[in-house]
Amino acid sequence: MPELPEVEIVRQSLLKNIKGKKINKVLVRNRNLRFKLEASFEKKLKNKFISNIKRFSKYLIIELENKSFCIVHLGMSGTIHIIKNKKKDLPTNASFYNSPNLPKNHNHVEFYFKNIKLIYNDPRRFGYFQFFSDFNNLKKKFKSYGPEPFNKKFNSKYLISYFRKKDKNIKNFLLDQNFVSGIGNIYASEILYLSKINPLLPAKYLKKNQCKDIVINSRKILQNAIRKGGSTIRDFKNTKGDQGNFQKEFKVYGRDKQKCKRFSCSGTINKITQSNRSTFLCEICQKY
DNA sequence: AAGAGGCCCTGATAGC
DNA sequence: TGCTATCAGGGCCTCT
Repeated sequence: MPELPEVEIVRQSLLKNIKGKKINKVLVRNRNLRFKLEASFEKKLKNKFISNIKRFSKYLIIELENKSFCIVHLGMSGTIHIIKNKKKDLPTNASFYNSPNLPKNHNHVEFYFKNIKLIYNDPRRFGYFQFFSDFNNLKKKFKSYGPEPFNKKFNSKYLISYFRKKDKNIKNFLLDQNFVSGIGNIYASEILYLSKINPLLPAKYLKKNQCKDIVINSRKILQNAIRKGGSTIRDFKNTKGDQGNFQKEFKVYGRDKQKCKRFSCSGTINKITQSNRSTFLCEICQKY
């Protein structure tokens, strides 16, 4: 589900709703996530104030008053829902409001604040929570991660030197979190389409201008997706239960056999498979 | 050591 | 209608 933009949308909403608030109660309904919720999970959060909510790559970083951290990864299907007690603030979307309360629909954890209840729901259980006792430990977790596309370290020089003597294709590099952090399967296709680069091309053959295009377009695509509230493909919703809007702007993702949207291109979008994941590209403007 | 592929899970959808 | 197969936004782990 969530790539960097979707996680950022969740972060902004959490910041608005629970920053500075105290967690009064933690109710675990199902400990089974990618990593089992530890026995001390509730205890580590209960009665703590949330001092900040940050994000790195696809991870939410909840900073607690004692300068410890709890990170949240949403995996493929994790969602966070906020339910407010005040009647006038109830979400208008009825199906959303009902769904978290139904049994067996994968509400793993509930967090109670004054007037607010927060629910972590994750059908496929690829998401997880992880604690870090201080900032140094947190830093270690992300040590091997590459820069985010917005980082000035992510520039054409970095790309060229990173690609040297490697045989991997450019699509798989964009998915490689050690190279660049935050890009996932949807935005990788969109970035390469915008850059007119074939996903199968071994990255070491990219020209300097093509590397520049990838840098610029990665930023452009992610920034735009954030501005549009993220992408809703199957089940991504923001914490209010609203859908994002960026999926309406996909140029290639999910458009197999449809016409290329580029003005003056008569090509067709093809779906191919790379490392067991689907890639979409225009047969003409992304010619190898 | 880099890179490919299996696997962890459930649910939605397509095809028969 | 109801079965089975396939696919899904991630990433860890194993094998070569």
